[in-house]
Amino acid sequence: MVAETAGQLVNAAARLLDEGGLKAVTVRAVASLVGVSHNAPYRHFEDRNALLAAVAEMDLRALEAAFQRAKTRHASPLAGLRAGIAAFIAYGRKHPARYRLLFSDPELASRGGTMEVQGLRTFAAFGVLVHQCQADATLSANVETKQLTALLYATLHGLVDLELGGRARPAKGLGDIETIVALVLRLLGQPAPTARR
Amino acid sequence: MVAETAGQLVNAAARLLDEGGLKAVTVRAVASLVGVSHNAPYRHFEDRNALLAAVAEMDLRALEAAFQRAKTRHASPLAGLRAGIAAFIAYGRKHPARYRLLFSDPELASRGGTMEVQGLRTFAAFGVLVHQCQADATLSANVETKQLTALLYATLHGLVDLELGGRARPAKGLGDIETIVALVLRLLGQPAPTARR
DNA sequence: ACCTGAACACCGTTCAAGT
DNA sequence: ACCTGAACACCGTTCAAGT
Repeated sequence: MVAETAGQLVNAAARLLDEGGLKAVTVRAVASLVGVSHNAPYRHFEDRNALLAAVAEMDLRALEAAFQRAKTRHASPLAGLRAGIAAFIAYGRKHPARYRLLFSDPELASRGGTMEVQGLRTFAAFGVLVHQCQADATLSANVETKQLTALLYATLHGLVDLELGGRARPAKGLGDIETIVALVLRLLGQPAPTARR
Repeated sequence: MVAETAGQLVNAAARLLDEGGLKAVTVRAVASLVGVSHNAPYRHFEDRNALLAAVAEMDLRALEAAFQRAKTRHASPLAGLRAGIAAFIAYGRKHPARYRLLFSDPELASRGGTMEVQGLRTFAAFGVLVHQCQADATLSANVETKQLTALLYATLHGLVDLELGGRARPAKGLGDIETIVALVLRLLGQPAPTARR
């Protein structure tokens, strides 16, 4: 039970993000939702961005946990990877403003600290899913795991971000991002050819 | 020579985006840069977002032109595609705040209209580069052009967006996005295998 | 047709006190 | 240690006039 003010403020900010997007998260609205004065949050967070970073860190942790569940609760490595990817997409669709906070907000990345560390952990948990598929030969084994993970992560993020931004129009072949995800998994599911010129 | 106020306002907004990011683009700062009163912009644009959309549309047009140049000025289709990709990455790095406006800003997509039309044109110009590579057999020909274009576009956007957001840490294999771009081109440069289970 | 000055409601942040 | 009320500078937007 998170009863302390700090925790309540984070929850209130997350709720406002879901309901009205980033611009709805004013320090004053957060404070009023918790029932404290408009400047009480400054006793717990340095400024508005620090409060947002706390939400992002919480969500990154939840995403890491989802990847870990995907790893253990599925029959095959490929099924696990697909479950992790599905969880990632579902999170973005359910919490668009919060998703953007994690992966795109430029104000939040520079402050480094614990959020950056958690970002690396979450990425690593996704990498485990990729590595298992390589060991299983369902994904090309002669590409470095880290690079293959980076490629999949970036593609996934690009697809989700374009959809959330309203840029994934059907006319672009982006009407259904699951189709493109399936395509990339199919194309990566084979030995890499040697470099061509 | 764009001397009318509307054009000057767009240029001033673009400059402020480059120099101080989205939050530096206040209607008042734009107006003062052009030398008009703080509310004069409302005679030319419905609101702040309409002004930003005008910047985005200008940049989408420039990107379309870059793709078209890449198509004609290079020896091989693959060289053309690579040039288009390089122009895309360079634009994102040079104008990060403006890049985000085109591809991520959720407030701008919903207003539809001319910006959306230009977005489709720009995407189509990129698709031509992909199609030429398929015809040339440097990219897998047995995948629909539209889907292959969507995959490459999304991957490219994901890589650039993560870098601009400061999320492309070397520890994630994302320290050098050109490496991942080269990897995906290599992996796509072969016939697609049939679906696996 | 285009511009200006005044005004409104709102915001992030700070400060001096209060318990 | 935590909270409050008042205050400051700033912002997007609107309105009644001016030329």
